[in-house]
Amino acid sequence: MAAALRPPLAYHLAESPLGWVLLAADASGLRALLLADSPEAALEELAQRFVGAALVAEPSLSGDMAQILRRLEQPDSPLDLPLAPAGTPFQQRVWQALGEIAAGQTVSYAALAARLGSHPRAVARACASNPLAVLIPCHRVVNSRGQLAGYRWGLARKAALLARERQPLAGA
DNA sequence: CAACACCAATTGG
DNA sequence: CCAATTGGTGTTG
Repeated sequence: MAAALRPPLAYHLAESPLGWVLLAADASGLRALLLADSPEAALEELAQRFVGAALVAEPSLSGDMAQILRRLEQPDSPLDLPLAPAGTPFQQRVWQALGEIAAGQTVSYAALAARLGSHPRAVARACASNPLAVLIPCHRVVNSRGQLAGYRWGLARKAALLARERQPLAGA
């Protein structure tokens, strides 16, 4: 038989100041949020992440997409979406820890590793596997010297996200 | 199941 | 500045 068929994945594309955004979801919730330079690139990455899954364009996701686009502008804006990132237990732990970093703050791989009783290299690896760009704030993780290290979706985007989050909300 | 290569780091020489 | 080390994961045998 053909490769294992999987439950279909609904996706939706939109353009943002950071490039193209691809949102993918199934019955469990949001499975992926990817950034790319073009719709084609985004879809390609999605297909690579979910090998064998049927990808279905789903315009009705535009409502959810709107929330996400708004969050790109205002990191503090609320998000009412079920997140369902797929990953190993270790990855889930890392991602959850990431979620506890406040907007505008950064954390080093070393500190995160210490908090999780792991190793920086492993943490970085888990961050790199993050399927939910921005929503799981892996862009808030930097190296020990407080400098940007790497970013799966491009250092430029990481820098842009951090700059946006550091915007003072009311003067300051 | 075992071995190997890959990587978004860190520390020491 | 370069080299060695370290942890988890995906891929291959």
